[in-house]
Amino acid sequence: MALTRHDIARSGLKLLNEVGLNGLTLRLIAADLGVKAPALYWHLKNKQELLDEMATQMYRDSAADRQPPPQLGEWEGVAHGARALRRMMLAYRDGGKVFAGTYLADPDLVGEHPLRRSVEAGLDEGRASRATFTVYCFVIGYVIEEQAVRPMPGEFDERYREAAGEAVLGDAGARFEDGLSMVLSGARQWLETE
Amino acid sequence: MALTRHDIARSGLKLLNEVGLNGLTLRLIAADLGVKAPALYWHLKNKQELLDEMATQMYRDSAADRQPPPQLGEWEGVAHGARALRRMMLAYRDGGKVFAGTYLADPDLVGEHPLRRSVEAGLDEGRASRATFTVYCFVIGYVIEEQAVRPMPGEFDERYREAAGEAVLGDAGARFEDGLSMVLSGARQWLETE
DNA sequence: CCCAGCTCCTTAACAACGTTAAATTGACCG
DNA sequence: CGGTCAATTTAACGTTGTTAAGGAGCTGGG
Repeated sequence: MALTRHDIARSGLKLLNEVGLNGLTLRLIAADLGVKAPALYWHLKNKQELLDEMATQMYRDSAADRQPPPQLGEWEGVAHGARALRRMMLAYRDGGKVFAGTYLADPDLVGEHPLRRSVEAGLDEGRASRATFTVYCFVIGYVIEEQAVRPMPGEFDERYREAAGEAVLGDAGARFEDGLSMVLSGARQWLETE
Repeated sequence: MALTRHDIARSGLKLLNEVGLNGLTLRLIAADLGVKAPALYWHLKNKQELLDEMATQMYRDSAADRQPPPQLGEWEGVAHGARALRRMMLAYRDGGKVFAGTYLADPDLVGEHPLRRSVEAGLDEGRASRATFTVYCFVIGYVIEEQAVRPMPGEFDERYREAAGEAVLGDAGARFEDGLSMVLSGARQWLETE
């Protein structure tokens, strides 16, 4: 059965957690897929395209988690999306670095817009996207800094996570919530004032 | 005259603008300094230490630019520091990526305790640092995204041209100011409300 | 039935990379 | 003059991303 760039990206993401971004090599991925390294070049132009595909796959996989419960208000939806974005990156070692600044290979994914209802109701679209982009930048920056301190995702033994990891994780999570509420209220007010 | 890690970092920053982060090799830096690559290992433990040194040097060089005019209010000082931080990273190709991983070396980055006066007047220090950290995260995230589209002023990643619209290609400076004012007002209000 | 062509992968190889070990220079000091 | 020590070179190792060339295996046409 033939390989797909989908498979390659998924293998890359799996191995990312085991060896980190620096240890992630094409030969390692190829071996994981039972294939030799040059075979990957039939499906990908180069390693950067692999990383882009991985980022896209990350984002695609988190689509369900990012989807806000429909009863939520729009800004609660933005908050929901921001938390989901952080979870997505934290799920992979160096997930922030992999995701930040990569070209999303799937155009459908770029079109998501949490303030769509307001835009349809007359809110200026450029201003709306600038507000959500600001939230997005904060999340990216926060997670990159967070993972610079704690590179490994929270995939330890469950007992260990509940006990010792709770202090660190809980603290980072609380600090994220603080920052998020600052950015959200700032963005909302900026949108409301002409 | 013997080399210093100072010299090495400065050469690395100079070459960064010419070849980018991917093209920055120890042999290239060594050649620029009139020396062979292993000589660098007398001064640095490995390449990561070089990158840390480069980030530190960047930050050191921008200290004067970051210093706020003394007549400025504290929050205007925070804004001043945020703009200086962005300028600092934009001054180098891939400057955001180089600088982003290195936060922990310098805990107080968005200006030197820009809220110090308020803290001395009784403001909770933890809350103050969380507010400035939020601003810092936004700047980091924004510049990384900005440089992903525009590695150097005047250059574009062509893939973004058709995929993303005006939102990405518009005036990056104006959009930064919009985001910054959102984050600043949000952080300020978050600090003022108990 | 067989050959042509396409897809997908292998084998072999390349230059370049980060890094280490060992030998070498050059300067200062007794 | 000889020795010590900092600073650098020479040589090399294993690994990396990447390319070129070729081969297996299917598919459809004559």
